[in-house]
Amino acid sequence: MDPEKNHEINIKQSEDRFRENLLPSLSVNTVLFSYHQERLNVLLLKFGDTGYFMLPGGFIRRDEDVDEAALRNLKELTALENIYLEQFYVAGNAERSTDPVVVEFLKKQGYEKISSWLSQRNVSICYLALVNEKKVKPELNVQFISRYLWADVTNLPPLLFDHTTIIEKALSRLQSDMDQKLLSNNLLNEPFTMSDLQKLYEAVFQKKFTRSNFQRKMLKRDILARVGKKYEGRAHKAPYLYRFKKVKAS
Amino acid sequence: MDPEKNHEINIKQSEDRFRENLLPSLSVNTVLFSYHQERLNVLLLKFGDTGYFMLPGGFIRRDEDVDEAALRNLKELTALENIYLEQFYVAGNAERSTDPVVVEFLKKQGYEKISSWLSQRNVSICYLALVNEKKVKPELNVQFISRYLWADVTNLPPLLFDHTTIIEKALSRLQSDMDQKLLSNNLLNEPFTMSDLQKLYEAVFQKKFTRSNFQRKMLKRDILARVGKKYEGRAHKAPYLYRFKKVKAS
DNA sequence: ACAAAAGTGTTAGTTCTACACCCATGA
DNA sequence: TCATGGGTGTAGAACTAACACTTTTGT
Repeated sequence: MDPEKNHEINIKQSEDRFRENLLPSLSVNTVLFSYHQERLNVLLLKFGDTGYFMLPGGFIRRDEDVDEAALRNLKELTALENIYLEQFYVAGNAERSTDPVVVEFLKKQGYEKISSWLSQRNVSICYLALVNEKKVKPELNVQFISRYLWADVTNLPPLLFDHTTIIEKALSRLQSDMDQKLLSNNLLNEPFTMSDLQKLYEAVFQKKFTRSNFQRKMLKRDILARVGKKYEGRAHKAPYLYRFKKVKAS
Repeated sequence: MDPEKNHEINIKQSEDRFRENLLPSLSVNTVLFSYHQERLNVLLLKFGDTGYFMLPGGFIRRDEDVDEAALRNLKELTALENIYLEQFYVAGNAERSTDPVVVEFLKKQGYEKISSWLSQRNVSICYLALVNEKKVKPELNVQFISRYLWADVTNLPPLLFDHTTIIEKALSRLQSDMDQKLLSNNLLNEPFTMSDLQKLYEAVFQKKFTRSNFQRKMLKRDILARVGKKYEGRAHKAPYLYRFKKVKAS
């Protein structure tokens, strides 16, 4: 990259920030969970060539709800809409806004101003969302972001700021959510088998469930509809295929 | 009150706000629960002579954690320390910062500037705390606050902004907390009887529990220590007195 | 000895857990 | 007809909820 050009871009972004009337000191971060090849993943963005990653995030406009800002941010980033979003945590530590890796990286490249700007005190309101990895095309037109990664939650790369903590909190919230109110919508391709659903739960809870009891528990919830059987040409009983029943808006 | 003097105070407060380096657009609000005479109460502050009340709240310094700000705020307001505090909600609607009652009141009194200042976009991070009403001496040296009130949660007066919603969310969080992790520390004077504890639960959950089963459930949790019996001079078996067992910091 | 409230017991119903058993399928 | 994975059944444990019984207390 051309440093001068980048600098200009940054100045422009900084100006945009005020022109667009964004709330200062505040941002949203979203932990985007996906489920792929029997693993629970989160979307991360790579920061320059540092080897460190960060969560996607954005700012809040002065005239929009914080929830709206999270939805808009998600849409801008992934083009997805009507996604389940939940506010689960506020990252508000005074020290969280500065990360030596970021400071060092920007200093090396001659971006002192950007560095101090990026290190301003920032409180982040954190959301979690469940998405289908295949339907997501992350937007990478963001300064210093070199690529994206769907990272296995059990094996996260080094993360900037307090993003590791945020992901841990997101996971424990996801677990209690799946246990009680919400479903695995958006994480599984319909139709799916009971075995598929169980593997998803095992990835989320990071433990095994007893097959027969898991099945009974799920069926008793009255959220699954059988829509046929799956003949894979394998030498065993064909499993039922399921969809999630339409849930009335609550 | 002398309007001119109040105006000066406000200007001063406004300046203080910047001098003290407070985060803009952000505040904390605390829902202070107490339990008194078999009722669950919340601390409210009366706004002028409007007949409307509001939750106590404050701002966040640039160099302090959001959690610290909530603790400091609580201490400044009630002189209480080492209180269980939990962040349970972010009030982030764009429209929430303006309340016609507040605007009207200030306009009538000739405080247009204050009105617009108070109506600036504000996102509030909401905490709940459990306190002993008798140990709390609310600080009333705050502009426009005429008095305070411990209001029964089942019978709230009219509240400003979205504070009614915030209290509802706080209550449902308190319920799930008492159900699972935390105890009734700070809400009951030790020692207490099982009947006292049950009445507290009934005030919080707003429903009756079966006496014998409630007792068994509580005893099974292994959180209560018997410390004697209570002889009240009444013609029945003296109930055991309990304290909460010391819990190891987690 | 009585009433009142506290403490404990009992019973039936439900839910959980592990595991056994049968069923459908393609080789 | 066999191995494999899927679906259902079942016995025992654990937990609930309602209510009965016993104990303690001051009158």
